[in-house]
Amino acid sequence: MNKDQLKKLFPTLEDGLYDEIVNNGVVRHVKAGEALLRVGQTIRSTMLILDGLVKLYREDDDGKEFFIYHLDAGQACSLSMVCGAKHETSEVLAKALTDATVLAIPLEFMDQWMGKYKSWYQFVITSYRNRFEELLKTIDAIAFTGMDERLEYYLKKQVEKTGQHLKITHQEIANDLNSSREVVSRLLKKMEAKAWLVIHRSSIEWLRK
Amino acid sequence: MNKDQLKKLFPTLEDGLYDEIVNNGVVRHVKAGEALLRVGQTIRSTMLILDGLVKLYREDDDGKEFFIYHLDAGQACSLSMVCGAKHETSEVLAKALTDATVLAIPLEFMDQWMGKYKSWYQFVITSYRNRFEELLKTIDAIAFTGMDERLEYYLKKQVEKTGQHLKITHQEIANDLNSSREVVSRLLKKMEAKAWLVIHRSSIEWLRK
DNA sequence: ATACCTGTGTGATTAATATCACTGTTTTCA
DNA sequence: TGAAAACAGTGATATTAATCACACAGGTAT
Repeated sequence: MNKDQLKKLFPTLEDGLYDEIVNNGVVRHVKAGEALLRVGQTIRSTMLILDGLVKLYREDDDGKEFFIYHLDAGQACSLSMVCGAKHETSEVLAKALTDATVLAIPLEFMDQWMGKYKSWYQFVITSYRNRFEELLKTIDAIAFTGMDERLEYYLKKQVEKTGQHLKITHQEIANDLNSSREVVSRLLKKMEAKAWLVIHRSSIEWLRK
Repeated sequence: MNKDQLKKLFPTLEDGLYDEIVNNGVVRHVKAGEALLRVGQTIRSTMLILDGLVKLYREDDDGKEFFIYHLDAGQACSLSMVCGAKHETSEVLAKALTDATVLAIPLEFMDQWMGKYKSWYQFVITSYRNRFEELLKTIDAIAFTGMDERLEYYLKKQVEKTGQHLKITHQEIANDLNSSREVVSRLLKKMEAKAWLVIHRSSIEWLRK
């Protein structure tokens, strides 16, 4: 992890801050499918995503996982940035979708940097705000629309992050949406009929804008 | 608005900050039912709730209002605190449930205070985090549970904020939950049968813990 | 008191989604 | 290569919630 890479990924930060990050961050590699952070786990450090794609989930009591949003390289896990000094635990499950590299920065630096680097708190604040807005959009989707629109919204988000060729099964989609495979299959079929996409085995090709 | 009142409502802030707030905040009175902030409205100031109870809603395209959470006296509208310098607009509708008093602080102070007062950014951060967690709980309710549990969760939140005797109609509840009056009526009836509550005209008496 | 408005109760119907039961097809791997 | 596992399609049924169509009760205004 060097300063230049960091600068490219997080262009809004200040010079001295890059040095501090490099000096105090610990690089961690996570394999695709592995969890970076589990529900209930104590948060000891803030995580910056250096590489890869991370999916965030909300879990219910039976362990069902409901997808809430993605984190890209250049983003941070908002929740991990605002944990006060106390031992806060995670409310969400973060899973690497692809192999990923994250930089873990011990929480004690958060307070320091907040006061010291204007660019840091701006980063934290905008980061938080963006996640907040994604949550609101997620709420819109489940509160106001049916499975058909939710599926469409979901697919668009995936396409945005991973490209038009989605390597995903109907079952996985159903899990993310807390629906069932059959329902997803049928809805996909309808979308295929409308030429929005093409269904392949274990993958979907998105055609629409 | 004087320093002592402020101290009581926002006990975690610093001395110099109270003075700044008193000097720069503008008190605004809002009647019950009025909107403090509409969707799309440009945010020019951060709002601290001094008195009363505020309900936050998400709106869909047809103007349907979905309740997301309450703001009490002593809390702040998180979204209004993190608007950068740009002209950000509101993503939510904030409505006074009771007559309310809010303190509006022009946005330009946010940046200053963030750097200057540690207690301020801690206030902002914890405030944000708390709202975030409420959103997550709201998502749980709609993603994982049916109307019956959602209604129960909703009523409990109202009771927490306004006491056991809820002055609310079935229609209003249905609007908040984006459901319909008939459904709410029927579910309430079932809860009454289980002795969780008593239904009166235009009000509900909550009996359970 | 009469009419009217608001709030509530209830059956019937419809729509959306979940679940069940089973088939077939592709991929994996022993 | 053959069997098992993973993935997908589909009809039937069940469940949940929304909608429709009323009836009725309790306040309010004239």
